[in-house]
Amino acid sequence: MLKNKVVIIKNIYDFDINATLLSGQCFRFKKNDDKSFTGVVKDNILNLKYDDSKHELIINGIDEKQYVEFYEEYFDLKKDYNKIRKELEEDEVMKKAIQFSPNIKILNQEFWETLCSFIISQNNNIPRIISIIETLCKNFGTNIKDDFYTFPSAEEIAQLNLEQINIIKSGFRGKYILDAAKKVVNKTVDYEKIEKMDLNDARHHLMQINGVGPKVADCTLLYGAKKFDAFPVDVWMKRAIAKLYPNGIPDVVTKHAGIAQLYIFNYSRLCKEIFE
DNA sequence: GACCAGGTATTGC
DNA sequence: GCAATACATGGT
Repeated sequence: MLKNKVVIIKNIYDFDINATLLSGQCFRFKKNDDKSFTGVVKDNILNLKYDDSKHELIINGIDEKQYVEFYEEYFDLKKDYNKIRKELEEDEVMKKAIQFSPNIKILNQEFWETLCSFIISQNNNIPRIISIIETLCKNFGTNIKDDFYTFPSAEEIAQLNLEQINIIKSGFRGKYILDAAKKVVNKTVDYEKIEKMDLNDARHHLMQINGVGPKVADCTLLYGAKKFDAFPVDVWMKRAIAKLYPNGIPDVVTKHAGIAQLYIFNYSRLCKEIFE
C-alpha cells in the first residue's frame, strides 16, 4: 500500500487557486477536469483542490511538516491580504482590479526556476513559455515518476552547450539561459546576497546576466525572491497604466507595488472591456 | 506572409 | 540618453 501524503488546510477564505495559478506568474501548474491543479514544485508532485463549501484547501503530495516549513509561505498564506486590499481600495482603479480577482496571491517560488522561467518569457506568449519550460524539464530535469520531472538545477543547465540547450527550441533565449546558469553556479549572481539587498541593488545584481533586463529582473525578484516592492512593467502593464493611470501612479499603489502589479496585470489581461 | 508574444542587446544619432 | 532594429519560434 503506497501512502499518499496529504494535508488539509482549514478556514481558507481568500485563496483563489484559479486566479493564482493561471495568472502567468508560474508556469508548471495545470488544471484538471475535476477543477484541481497539478504541478511540480522542487521534487514534489502537488495536487491542489479547494473545497468552496468547507473552505478547505486540500494539498496532495506533501505532509503537514512540509506545509508548515515551506508551502505555507510558497502559497503566501501567511500574509494579511485583507489589510493590503483595504489600503489599495482607497484608489478607485485598484478597487475595480481587486473586485475582478480579490483572492489572487503572489507565489513565493524558487529563485533559479523563476529566473530561468522569466528569461524564457521575454518576447514570448504564455502558452509557448509553458511548453518550452515543459520541454526543458523533460530533457534536463530529473524524472520523479510517470511524466513528472523536476525543474533542472542551475548546475545541471550550466553543463550544457548551446547545441544541447537548443533542443528546447527557446530560440535566441538559449544563450541567455546558459549565461544565467553559469553565473548562478559561480555565484556572480547569488540569492543569499540578493536577500540582503534593496530592490535597486538586487535589480542591477540580476542584470549582470546577459538577457536579463529590468522586466525579467523585477519578475524574478517579485515571484522568486520575496521583493514585494518590485513592480514589473511589461506590454500589458504599459497598456494598463496608460489607460488606467494617465496622470501617474498613486502613492498607495507604489506602497504595495508587487501585489498591486499582480492585481492590475491580471485585471488588464483578462478584462477586455478596459480597453474598449 | 505579416504581425504578435509577460524584452533585451546592439547600433546609430 | 533615447529611438529603431534584430532576435527564434510558433500561432493567428
